[in-house]
Amino acid sequence: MPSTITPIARGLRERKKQKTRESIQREAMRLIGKQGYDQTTIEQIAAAVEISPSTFFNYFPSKEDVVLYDAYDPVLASLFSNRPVDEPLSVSFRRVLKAMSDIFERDRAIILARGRLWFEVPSLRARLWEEVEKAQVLMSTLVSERSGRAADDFETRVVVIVMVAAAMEAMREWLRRGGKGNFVTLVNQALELVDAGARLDEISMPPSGAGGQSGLKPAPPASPR
Amino acid sequence: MPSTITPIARGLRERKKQKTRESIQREAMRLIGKQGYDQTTIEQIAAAVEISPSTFFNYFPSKEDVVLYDAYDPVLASLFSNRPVDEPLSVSFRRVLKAMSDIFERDRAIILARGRLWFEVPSLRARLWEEVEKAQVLMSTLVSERSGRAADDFETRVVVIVMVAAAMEAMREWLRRGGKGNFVTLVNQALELVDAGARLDEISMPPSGAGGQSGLKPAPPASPR
DNA sequence: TTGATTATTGGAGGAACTCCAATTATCATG
DNA sequence: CATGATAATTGGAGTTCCTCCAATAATCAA
Repeated sequence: MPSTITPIARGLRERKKQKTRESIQREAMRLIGKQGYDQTTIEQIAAAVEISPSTFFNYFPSKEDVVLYDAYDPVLASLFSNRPVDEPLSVSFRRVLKAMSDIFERDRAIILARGRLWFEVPSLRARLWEEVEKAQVLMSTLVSERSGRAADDFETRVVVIVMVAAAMEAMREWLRRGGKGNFVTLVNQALELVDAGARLDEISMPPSGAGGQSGLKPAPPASPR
Repeated sequence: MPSTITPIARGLRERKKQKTRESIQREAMRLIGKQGYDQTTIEQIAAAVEISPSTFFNYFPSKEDVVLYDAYDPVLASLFSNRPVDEPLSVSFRRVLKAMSDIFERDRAIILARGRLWFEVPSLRARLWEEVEKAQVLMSTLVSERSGRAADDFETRVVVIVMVAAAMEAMREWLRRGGKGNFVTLVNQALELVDAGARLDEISMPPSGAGGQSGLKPAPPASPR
């Protein structure tokens, strides 16, 4: 993990903590990459970092968090929250996407490795959806700030979860393709589908279907993998 | 759990197993309802059913499964799969919804109790999303059977996950309202939003915006559901 | 330097599992 | 109904994640 975005560490204490945290994550990922998630115990990780297992839990509340923890999260969140309230959300969204694009470019290898784990290890995939829900809450709040609707408005929640789920599926696709394509492109593709209105019949009818060309993109008869 | 849909049990052995399984679930739910999920140990459940903890794991692979296990699942799945391939999926879908409606009506109290747990206990909520993914796979398969697209086609997966996520949010809303409203109505409401195209800007702009008075849907010109 | 925070550590223990071998119950046959 | 095959139940030993706590050690602010 080559020096992620580190908040300026004040004092020796803070700096040491930061270092330890990074060491734990690095060693954990190394061991997990070599042995697999389930086969790697906290004892092993602690041994590799030369700390006690107790200390491990001072830094990460659970084994899952070591893989899940993201230095980007707070950055993205603040990036989001700091946009003016009168800016259309789709614009704010595009900016965040752009930022993510850069990050994905820069740390591609790391993100790939972690992402694979996220989707392959059941307990991690489960935790992933918790993150999805956090994103839902965050975005719903943003929406409610601009729309005047209640923060827990049903329609708002539906629209937001739908978009986040689409983005997550894009992430999954990106990983499937070995991180080779452009992540943002995939997200946009997914979001366009959502924007156009996801309809079961349209996507399940063979292209020969009676309807006009209205539906999905009439174009790709076979997905251009 | 008043006699869910039981496959005809042949032989004493099968009948006994069925009974034990139901007892475990019933006692588990009773204890959990009284003490909470985390506070209820497998030892306690086993004691209440008068079996050994080992036997518990013969019936349910984990504590979560006791709460999660659903006798409805296979019914719905087969209901889905047995529809003719040339029937529009939206029609098949409506039938399944209708079936669920009846079930929700009949077993309202039980479903409410379980549903609350699902969304309140973190580990269960995580498992819920696993079920969502199963639903996604099932539906994607159905779609691919009719569309000729690959079963793991990206666009298919996006459209499907989006719909399932919307339905899940409807479930959540139903629970929030104490199971008082009509579940199917909520699902339809969510799916209409998706059908019309979920757009961030539309839902986040105050009603004063240029559009009609509803802010949200200016009436979908598309898709004859 | 010193007193106050804060971090590290080991130990005890709980709970969810897994694995296995011994026992017990059911079943299908002759 | 006796009997051997099959399947279910059980207890015990063990692993791992994780919690709680009290003792110790490091850092900080003065």
